[in-house]
Amino acid sequence: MTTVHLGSGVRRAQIVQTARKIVADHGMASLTINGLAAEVGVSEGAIYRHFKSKDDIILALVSEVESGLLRVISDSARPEESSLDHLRRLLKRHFSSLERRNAVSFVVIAEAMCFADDRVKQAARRMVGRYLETIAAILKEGVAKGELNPGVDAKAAALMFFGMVQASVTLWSFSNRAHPLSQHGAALWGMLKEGIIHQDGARPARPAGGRKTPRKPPGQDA
Amino acid sequence: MTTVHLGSGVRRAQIVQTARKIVADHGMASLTINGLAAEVGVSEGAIYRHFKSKDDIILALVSEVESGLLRVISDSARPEESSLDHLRRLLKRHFSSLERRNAVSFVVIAEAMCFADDRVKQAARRMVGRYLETIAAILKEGVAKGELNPGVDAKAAALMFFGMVQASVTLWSFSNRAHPLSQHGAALWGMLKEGIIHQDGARPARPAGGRKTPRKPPGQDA
DNA sequence: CTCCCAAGTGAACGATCACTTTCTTTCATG
DNA sequence: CATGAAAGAAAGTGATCGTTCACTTGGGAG
Repeated sequence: MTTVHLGSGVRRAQIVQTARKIVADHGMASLTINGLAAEVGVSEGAIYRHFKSKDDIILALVSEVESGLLRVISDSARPEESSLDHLRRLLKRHFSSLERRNAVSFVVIAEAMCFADDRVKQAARRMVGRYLETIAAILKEGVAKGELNPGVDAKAAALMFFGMVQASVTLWSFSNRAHPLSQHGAALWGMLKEGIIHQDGARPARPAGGRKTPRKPPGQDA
Repeated sequence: MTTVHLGSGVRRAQIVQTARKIVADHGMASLTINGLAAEVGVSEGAIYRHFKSKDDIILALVSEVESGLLRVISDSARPEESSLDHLRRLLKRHFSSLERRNAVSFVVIAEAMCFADDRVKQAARRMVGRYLETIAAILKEGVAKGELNPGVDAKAAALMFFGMVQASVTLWSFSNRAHPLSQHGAALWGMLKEGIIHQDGARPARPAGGRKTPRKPPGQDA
């Protein structure tokens, strides 16, 4: 068979991209060195020229997926746009991006949850952490601009945002991607919006310190 | 080795329970017939006396997990309790139940998302569907009683509830179950509540009855 | 042109998987 | 007590997995 030699960097990227496609289409369990090599068009041994183990490939895949996810999420705000409009626009782009890439990022997150290799688990954890930080930053800016309820817990609100998307992806996957991913997007967004706006009728007039104003006794614990 | 004969029904239940434990502790990928048999204390062949395939075991596991999940979720309302109090109490029980069982239900849901066998996928899909219906029913009742915003989309709100829990479980799993699962429960619940109440100022959204003694503001976050 | 080394081949290895087969033990039932 | 069906043990099937290894190929530098 004719053997084609490619530069190491090129081949590495090609392998990761192919791995991403396989995982997006058939899940992490279907990612095998044999299948990956066949899809790339090289032998199994060639794979190990560029990665020392399968876990290393998965690690690179998580990195790849993370950068793609953050690229969509960290869309910078437009000058005259409110935080709410910013978040809503971002959610819409988020949905369409997930749809296009078969929600591979959330598949990776879901599967990495119970993953053996600790490096993979930590990498996925970092990815989710960065996700939440990015969303939380937008929320904090909205609070600073007086557009959102100053009592809102940005971290929790970001988690709510994440949960919205994750739940949508879950339903979408179970329906074999039949309906549009953004099926309940509008209704979900409406509820989240009420939860983070809710100005209590009063003006934002924040207390001087960074102290949060507890709106209501939570009465909820472990 | 001493061979103990158990009734078929007993052994079946024992196998499923053991499978549940394995999946809860180490994920679906770690569920092997060999390991399962060893944990039960029988040989591999004995497993196949009671299940015709591994997928059948997983199917029974999904059923087991589903009934456990619904038992927690479908807690009937108390007569004088508002829908909101009902939901909040339910969420609290939900969290503690998930904590106790290592969130095995959500692990199963996550892993079944990209599962090969279609029966398993459909079973998990049904489980999520029943989950959402149960929550939506409580919400609809709240709307009927005039306690919730009549404009709320019960299905979407239930999905929001589900997403809340799923996101919490995801973070919890990534932290190796270090912090309490209900870490952000109060803040998340507060936001969801605003999203489903939103009575346009017309109604007393917070009935005076059954209010719990206010605690000190939590101020706890990661 | 020659050398050299990274890139690639292809066959193998050991481990593990789901599942099967054969034989033995148990135990309720007459 | 005899007996047969259910339950289990032990060993084994073939397939597939990740990984390794001895070897070949190709292209760029001196």
